[in-house]
Amino acid sequence: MAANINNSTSSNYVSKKQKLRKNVHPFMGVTRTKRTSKVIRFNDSNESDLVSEQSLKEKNVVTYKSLKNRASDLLKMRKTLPVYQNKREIMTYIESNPVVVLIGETGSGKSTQIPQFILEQLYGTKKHGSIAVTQPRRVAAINLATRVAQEHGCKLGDQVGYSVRFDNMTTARTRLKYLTDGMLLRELMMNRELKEYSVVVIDEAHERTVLTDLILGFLKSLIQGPRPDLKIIVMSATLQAEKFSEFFNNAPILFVEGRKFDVKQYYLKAPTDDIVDAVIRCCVQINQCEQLGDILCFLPGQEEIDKAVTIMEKIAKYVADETPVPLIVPYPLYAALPPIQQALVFAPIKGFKRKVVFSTNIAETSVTISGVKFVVDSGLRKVKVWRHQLGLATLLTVPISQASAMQRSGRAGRESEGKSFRLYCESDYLKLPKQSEPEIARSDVTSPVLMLKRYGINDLLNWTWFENPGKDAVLMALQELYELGALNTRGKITKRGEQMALLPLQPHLSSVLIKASEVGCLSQVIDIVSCLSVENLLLNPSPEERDEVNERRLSLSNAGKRYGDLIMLKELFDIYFYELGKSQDSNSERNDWCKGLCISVRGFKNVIRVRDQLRVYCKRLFSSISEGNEESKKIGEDSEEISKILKCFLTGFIKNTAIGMPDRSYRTVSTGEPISIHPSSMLFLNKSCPGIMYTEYVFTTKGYARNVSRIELSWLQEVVTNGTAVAKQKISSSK
DNA sequence: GAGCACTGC
Repeated sequence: MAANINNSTSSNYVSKKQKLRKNVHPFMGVTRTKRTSKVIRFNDSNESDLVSEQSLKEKNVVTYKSLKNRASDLLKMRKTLPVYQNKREIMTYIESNPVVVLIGETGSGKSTQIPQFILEQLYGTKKHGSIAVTQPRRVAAINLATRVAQEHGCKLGDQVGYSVRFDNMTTARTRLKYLTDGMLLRELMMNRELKEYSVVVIDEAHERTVLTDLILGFLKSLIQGPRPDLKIIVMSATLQAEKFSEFFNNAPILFVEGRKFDVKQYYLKAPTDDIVDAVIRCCVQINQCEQLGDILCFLPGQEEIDKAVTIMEKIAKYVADETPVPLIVPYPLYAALPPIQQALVFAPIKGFKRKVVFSTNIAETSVTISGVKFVVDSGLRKVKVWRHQLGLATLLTVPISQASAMQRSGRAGRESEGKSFRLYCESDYLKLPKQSEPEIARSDVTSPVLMLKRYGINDLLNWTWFENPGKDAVLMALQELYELGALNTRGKITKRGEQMALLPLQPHLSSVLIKASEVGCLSQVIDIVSCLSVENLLLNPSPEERDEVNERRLSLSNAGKRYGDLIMLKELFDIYFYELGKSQDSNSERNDWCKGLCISVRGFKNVIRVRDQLRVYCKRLFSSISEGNEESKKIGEDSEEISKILKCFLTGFIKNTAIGMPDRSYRTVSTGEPISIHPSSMLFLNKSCPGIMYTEYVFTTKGYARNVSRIELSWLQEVVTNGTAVAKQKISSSK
């Protein structure tokens, strides 16, 4: 059953008056579209601080009356939203069905309005319970809650609040809670039936993250079992509705059109084999033939982006000299870029210039750049694909899906009409898969499986998976968990497994922490684990600075030089935390220090937050830990102490070890495959390790070990874990 | 001699 709420065709979303008036001539008397004040949203976790600090200030100033005034002002704008205009019809469906799938395009207002409609209804019928709205990203949850609180006329955290890691803005009065997928899963672990909620809204379900998929599975088992009264709304931006609908017993699908501008599509006549060259040519052509407006180019990875930026910097001047066209100013954008460089992308450009941003997929969902009128799409992206049998991740460049291509094109139509140039043929576009392969189908599911075991699921292969990751994946995860001591031979969760499931870490790292608590080096290990669980802590220096930065990092880590990256992280942490943290002006001192070593300032702040959280959890979980574990400690160069720490890591990563060969290459202990130390490692140039242990094994051009430590071969026998062959047999027979 | 993107009581 499907209901199309608006009559107009879906291809033309824009009403006449919304359409931009045509510019007189592209380069004479240019009428540039006015930039909206600040549309930039970046996934900066500091932003959560800003929001909460701001709201704290507001608490003191803002009166009840001014909140209500503001809300009634906003109501006028709300009423123009497509979702609002179909409020009654949407609510009729929601009231009369246990599950509703709602397809709302960008700008439909679904994420802000639908939850409020439900809230009104809850108030109206005097029903108990509250509403949970999940988001894949933290910033989204915070921003939505902030906005909706204003619209609702309340202080943030009052009736409307949010809950994300490190930041909880809810009170006992909160009835509408925006939260990350991960947070709702945590709540599920604590409160199996989600009794607190009468409605759960899954937003951005089309993104199909592992965590969203898991929530869908849990919700289905809840409504089929102990919570038949729980109302579920699945919201998605793309037309992948059938799968959601079928999963929930053919739930009705509602379509709400969005408010976005027309984007005209262009394709190549013949395919290209040099994508960087094609992107450059396309940008130059746009610059010569189209009106002013910025260009956003999607390329698969950093390598292509850096190449494109270099070429563009060289030719921009000549292109602009030749003809009276704007000067092209190229910018790179990817996650591992230092934040200062990332910020440049968002600053408006002045003068007769055209900003060209070469970006990875980060600009597809996580980041919005204002002023973009043209999109150039390589049709490629990089994905991490987990190989269960090999226990390694491969990084592959693959064609995108049609949904992804549409999403990329849509980036040209955020503020006005735009154009999208796809650097592939239309016939090839039609051959692309409709949707990208969901993440769970290409991921390591050790962590999800542990979560399910903790929840008490025995028959994992027949659980209510929204997307079953497959027998291989589940069996490998079970074996892995058995080897980590999280499951017993019958596949039941152990006490150790319970502890692992409660720590906000991947199971391997949880297992390392538990070991550390047993042998009395918890504090040091927590510091290292905190560093490991923050992405992009050590940024990639530009090629010119590379050697210098590496040299500086090496000179600071005396023990790290010999023992590798884990110990180096601890040494860097110690400098940041103990030495730089003491001074009067510790903040600017720390910032300068990070800058010189090409370390993310934001990253280290997150390390501290993770560390604080882990210390609290550990205190609660390991009540019997020995004294001395509690106090924080700097690491020295005592080899006994370092060995003890590395052996803790070995209990979690015993599989990730390799032995040094006479020709100075390494071969993995488990499969005998050749493996190389990643060039980003401290030990890259060190040719004298008898063995290595690594926390990550990635295959790109060849097999690379990342986060590498030196180990002695004798340690491999010292560290006792559950046997491999027996485990596999027992687990598969007991299922 | 190299680095898709997110996220956790």
